[in-house]
Amino acid sequence: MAAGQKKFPVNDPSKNYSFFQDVWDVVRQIPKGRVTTYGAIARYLGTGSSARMVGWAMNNSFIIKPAVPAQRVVNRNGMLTGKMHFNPPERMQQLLEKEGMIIQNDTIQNFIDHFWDPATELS
DNA sequence: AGTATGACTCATT
DNA sequence: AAATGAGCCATAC
Repeated sequence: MAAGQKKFPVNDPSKNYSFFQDVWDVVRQIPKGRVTTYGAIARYLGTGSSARMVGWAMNNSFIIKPAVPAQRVVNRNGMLTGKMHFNPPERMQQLLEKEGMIIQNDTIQNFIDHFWDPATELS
C-alpha cells in the first residue's frame, strides 16, 4: 500500500470505534463501474463484524456527507437487495446502469467481472 | 434489560 | 437444487 494511504482501521473492542464510519470509508473507495458485497466489506473490516451490520450502515448512509455510493454494494449474488431503500427504489438500478452495469431481474449481469474486493484491492 | 429485527452469508438437510 | 437453521451484532422498542 502506498505511503500515506493507511489501511482502514479494524474494529477495536477496546475503544468505541465507529463501525459505520469504517464501512462508509470503504464504500467511498469503490471505483465507478465496480461493485462489492456486504460480506466482502464485513470480512475486510474483520470477521468479527457481520454482513448484516454493513447493510445497517448503508441504511444510515443516506444521512451523511459526503454521499456514500450505496448502489455499489449488493449481496453476494449481485442482486440489488437494497433497492427498496432507495428513493425512489428504481434509483439504485438507474445509477448502476449509468455506471455501465447491465441489470436484469434486480441482478447485475457479469457480476463477477465488476466485483471489487476491498481485501485484495485495498490490501 | 430483554427481545426483536435486519440492504447477509454459510453450512446443513 | 431448494429450503432451513444458525451465526452475526448494532439499533429499536
